Amino acid sequence: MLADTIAKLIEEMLDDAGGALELQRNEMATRLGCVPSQISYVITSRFTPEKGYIIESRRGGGGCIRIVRKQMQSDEYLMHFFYAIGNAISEREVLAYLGNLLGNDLISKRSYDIIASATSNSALSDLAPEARDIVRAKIFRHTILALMK
Amino acid sequence: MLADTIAKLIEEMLDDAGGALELQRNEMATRLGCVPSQISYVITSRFTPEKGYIIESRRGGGGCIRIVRKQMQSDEYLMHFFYAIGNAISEREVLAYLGNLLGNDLISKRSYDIIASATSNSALSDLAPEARDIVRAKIFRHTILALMK
DNA sequence: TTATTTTTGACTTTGTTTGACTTTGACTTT
DNA sequence: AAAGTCAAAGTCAAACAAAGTCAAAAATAA
Repeated sequence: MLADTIAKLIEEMLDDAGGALELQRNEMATRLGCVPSQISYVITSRFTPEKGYIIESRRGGGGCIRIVRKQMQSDEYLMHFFYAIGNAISEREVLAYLGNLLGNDLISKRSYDIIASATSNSALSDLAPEARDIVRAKIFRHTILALMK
Repeated sequence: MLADTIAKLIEEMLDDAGGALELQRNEMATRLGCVPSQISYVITSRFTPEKGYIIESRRGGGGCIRIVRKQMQSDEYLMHFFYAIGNAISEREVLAYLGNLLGNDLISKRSYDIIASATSNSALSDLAPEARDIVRAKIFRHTILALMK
């Protein structure tokens, strides 16, 4: 379906551009071989504020449409954690962080369980204790990035 | 009976597709020479949630009906995976397993993202490549246990 | 026979595609 | 400056393409 194709394309472009992008409606329409209002349709139907997008536009010569993916409110909070973690962390500390996130409704119990198990001593038992905390920190940081997707 | 024929066909299609499939009501109806609402009838009467099926649909151009069979008790299925993993696994293989779980609605996209990031090469980059697959397998197995909680 | 299940089709709702027409802004000409 | 021109994006409604609903009729089961 055309609309889906366009939506997917825009998502990809947003990914590439790091969450904010400007596109030209007519240019994009001719590139995709569709009518320009189709682009408008996709944007108004799929990239709504409720879904976390901000749309602005300028008409006239050189006009364009600006699409910004509003990072969830919690992203900042998560980013804060991300930096706080450091390059080594114990199992206990991870659980404390996770408890905080869970308590603030930033993650579900299920996410909590998954991350806790992935970073548990038991999961990392093949590693020497010192290596463990380093690898754990890296895994934890990666999962936090995943939470921000 | 028509309804039984259709139900059997859908079951077969589910088998072929590994438990999840999308069909187009009109297309299927004309193929079988019946009225489209007959398809609806079969789905609502036979592919109910109580019997372990999840139904979603989209109307409009390019619309379709999605049928997912929650096969086995999901824990059983997960346990099967758990044993299949072995004691070393590549990033690619993990993603394949996760894709399967996601496609069968046994995990959410979020869980997928978390586990994928926790087991990514990037998260385990401190480890030597050989050690990596071993640790990854252990982490993955632990997260699967967490999913069963 | 009565109750239940199946079959059918008319009608509704939702989502997509297209094109004609409008508005806006930048630039150029008077 | 004012007016005109052109290149955008915006709007809207009609046509189309699905799936959903519902109730009546038909078939089957009890």
